[in-house]
Amino acid sequence: MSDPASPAPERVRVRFAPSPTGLLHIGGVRTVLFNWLLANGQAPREGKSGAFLLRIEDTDRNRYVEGAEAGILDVLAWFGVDWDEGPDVGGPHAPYRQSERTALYQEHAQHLLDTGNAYRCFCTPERLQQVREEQAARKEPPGYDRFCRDLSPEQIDANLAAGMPFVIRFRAPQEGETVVHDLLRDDMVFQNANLEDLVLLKSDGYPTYHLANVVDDHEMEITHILRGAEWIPTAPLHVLLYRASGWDVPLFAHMPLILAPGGGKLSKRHGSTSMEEFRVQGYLPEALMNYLALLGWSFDGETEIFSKSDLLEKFTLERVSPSPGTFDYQKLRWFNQYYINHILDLDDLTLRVMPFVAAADLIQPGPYTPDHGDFARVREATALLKDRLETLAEAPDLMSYFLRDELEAYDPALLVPKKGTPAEALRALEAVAALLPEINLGDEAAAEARLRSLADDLGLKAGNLFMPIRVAATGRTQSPGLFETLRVIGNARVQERVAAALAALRVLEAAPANG
RNA sequence: GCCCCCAUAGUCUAGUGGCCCAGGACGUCACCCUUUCAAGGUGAAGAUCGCGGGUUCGAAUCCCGCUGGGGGUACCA
Repeated sequence: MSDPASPAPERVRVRFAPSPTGLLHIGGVRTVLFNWLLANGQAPREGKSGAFLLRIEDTDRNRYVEGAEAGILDVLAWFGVDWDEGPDVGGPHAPYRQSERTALYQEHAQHLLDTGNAYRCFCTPERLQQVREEQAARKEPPGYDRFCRDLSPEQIDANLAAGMPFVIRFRAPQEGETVVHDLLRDDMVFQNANLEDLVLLKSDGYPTYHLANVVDDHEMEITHILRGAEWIPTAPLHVLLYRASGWDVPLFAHMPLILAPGGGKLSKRHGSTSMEEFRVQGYLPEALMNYLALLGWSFDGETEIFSKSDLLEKFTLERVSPSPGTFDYQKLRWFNQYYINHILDLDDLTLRVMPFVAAADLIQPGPYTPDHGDFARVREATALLKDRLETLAEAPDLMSYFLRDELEAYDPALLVPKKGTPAEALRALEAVAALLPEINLGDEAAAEARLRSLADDLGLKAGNLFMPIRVAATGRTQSPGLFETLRVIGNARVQERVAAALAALRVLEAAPANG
C-alpha cells in the first residue's frame, strides 16, 4: 500500500532541524543547501510558494551544548542561506525550539495512548540492557522484547500508583509491510515484523526525535522532508506514526551520505568536518557552496562552476543522486583557489584577506572596509599573490614580506643560486646594491631592463642574478614575478634588505666551506 | 547476526536500450609559457560501466542472483 502519489503541493515548506550538540557538520550543511535551494529556487520556478525554516531539536538535555545553537545560526548565515521562520526570527508556528514545545508532544503522546497506538513501558534501563545482553549471547537480533506492550490495565495502574517511571512506546504493527516513498529512490519496502516499538516520550518527559519530529513537521506544515540517509531505517516508523495520528505523510527525500576518503564516516581523522573549521581555515562560502552542491547533485555533468544564483536557477531535487559520495578535500581546495583567483574581484578578496593578516598582526585590526588604513597595502600584495592562495589562511605567511618591514630570519645559503657559488652571489648582490639607488622600482619595465643588462655585464644568466635578489628581498626562493614584487616592497626596503643580505653573505663566504 | 540503502577511472560525476570500444571535473604525468613558485595553455595515462546469469536484433542503461561498500539496530539525533 504505497502512498498514492500525492498531488504536487502548491507550496513547498521545508526545514532543517539541527540539534545543538556541537559544531555544524559539513554533511548537515549540504542538507541545508538542498533544502534551501528547493524552497527558494525550484519551488518558485515551478510556480509554488517556498519556505525554508529552521527548528532546533534540543530534546536531549544530556548532549545539549551551551552556545551551539547560536553558532549554528551564525555559520549558516555566513554560508549564505537565510530562513523564513526560525528560533531567532520567529514565525507563525513559534516556538521553533523543541524544548519550548514539550507540552505539545506530551499531549500527542497521550492521544496516541488513548487511541491504542502507544503504550506505557515501565522497563528500567538496567532490564533493557540485560535483555540486549541475553539476546547477544543467544546471537539473536537486539531489540526491545515488548515486555510492557500488553500489560493489563490493573498492572499499569499498580505501577503508576507505585510511582514507577515510564516511557511511552509506539505500538508498531507486527504484520504486513510499510512502504516509504522516497523521491530519490522510489518505494522502499519494510516488513513490519522487523520494526521496533520505539520510545516516543522519555521518562523525563521530553520527546525523542521520532515523536517531536513527526509532530512538528505536521504542525509546521512541512511538505518535503529532506534529511540524511541515516534516517532511512526509521522512516517506516515515521510513516506509521503519521498514519496513526491521522495526518498526511509528507514527501521524503533522503540525501546521500557523505563518506570519508578511506570509507566510513567523515571524522576528525580525515580532516575538518565542521563548517566552522572550514571557515577559520579560510575557505570561502561561495566555494564551499559550489563544492557541496556538486557532491550528490549535478546539472549536466559538464558545468562545474555555479554561483548561488546559478544554483537557484538550476537546482532540481530530481537530479540529486541516491548514492553516497566521498568528501574530496583536494577538490574543495581547487574550488577555493579558483574562486580566489578567478571569481572574486580584487577589492572583495582584499577585504576577506584582511581579517586573516590582522590576526597574524601584520596589519591593524578592523573594521575591514576600503577605508581601513592598510587596505591599499593588502590589496597590492593580494593582487600579486592571489594566483597561489588556496585558502585565506595562507595569506599571512605568503604576504609577510610585503606587509612587514623586517624580514623573518632566513638561511643565507638560499641567496646562492643552485649552480652558483657564494662568491658569485656576493659579487652579484654588491653590483645590485650599487645600482639600486639609480633604479626606479616603480617602473617595472625599466627596472627589468636595467637588471637584465647588469646580468649581461656580470656574465651571469638572468636567473642567477634574479634569484639572489629575490631571496634578499623576500627571504624566500619563491615569490611572484621579481619586478612586481620589488615594486610593491618599495625601493627603500629593498635596499635595506639587500644590504642585510650582503652582510649575511660575507659571513657565509668567510666561513669554512663544509659541503 | 538481522534490516535497509548504494554500486561508471583514485575521487565527484554525465549517461535512463542503439549517437558510448563511455563525456566533463579534481588528482596524476608530460610539454609549452618562464627570473623562482604558482596560475594559465596543450596533451596523455587512467573505467573489461563490481561479478555472474538472463530479457533483447542490440544493455552502462531493464530483470534476477552474488559480491563489495555504507547506514541502522539507544529513554542520541
